[in-house]
Amino acid sequence: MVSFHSDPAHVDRAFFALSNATRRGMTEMLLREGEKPMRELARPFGISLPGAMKHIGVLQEAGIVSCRRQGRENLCSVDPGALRTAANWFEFHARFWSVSFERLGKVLAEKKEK
Amino acid sequence: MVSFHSDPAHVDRAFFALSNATRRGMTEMLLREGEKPMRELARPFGISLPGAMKHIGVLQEAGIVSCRRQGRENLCSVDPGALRTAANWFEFHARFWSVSFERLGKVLAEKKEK
DNA sequence: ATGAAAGCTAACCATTCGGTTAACTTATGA
DNA sequence: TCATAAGTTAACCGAATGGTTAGCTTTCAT
Repeated sequence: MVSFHSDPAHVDRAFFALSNATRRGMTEMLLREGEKPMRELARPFGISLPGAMKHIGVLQEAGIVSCRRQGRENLCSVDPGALRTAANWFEFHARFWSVSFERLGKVLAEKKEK
Repeated sequence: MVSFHSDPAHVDRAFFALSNATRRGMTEMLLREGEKPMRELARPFGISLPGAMKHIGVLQEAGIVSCRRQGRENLCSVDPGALRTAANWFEFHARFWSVSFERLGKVLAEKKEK
């Protein structure tokens, strides 16, 4: 949504969530292999279950992951809606940085003239 | 560089640097208005000079900003090379997330068949 | 020559991070 | 039914964050 681009706290959370290799790894795993229970998210990263839960909590607060309880398992997956949002977000910023790059060239050229 | 995409620690640093609204604000300011001395980066955010220096330090370690000393001023700017890298990085990830989104659709469809 | 401006460094502080272990609840399956 | 597996919660720990103030050096301008 539009608020995703403009709400700084949300952007903070999204960037922060992805600033950790374990969390990026979990996200990529869920993307690759679909829904996974907690313990399977913990195992490949060699961390305890509570450790994994904290990471998933951060990804949830960033709106990247959502979970549903099934029996004694808690199945986590990348939220399809949030993923679409993330894709849009990256596209937006790719454009932003490219445009800024062009502009930076001009700013430097102007400086040189002075 | 290729290493930018694959070195997890570098990706960590880049995401982390951008996970703070003040640092994003400083980066955007430097993009908009070009080179600025430290104190002018501190003022609009209502923080002390040492506070601004820490933020700029984080942006430097992420390869986003570089500084040069001129007289008693320390002029900061977005590194043109790093900016190009950042643009590439965002483009790469926009593609990654989009592709992952397609794949997620397929994974869910397969699950439904079973 | 000297006082003020810009920056740097160090020290401090409260809070958050990333991880753990221990103890508890709930669901499963033999 | 009852041991065990999955998850949760709470408490703890060391390190990093994001900010500050105080004091130092360097540079500029009068």
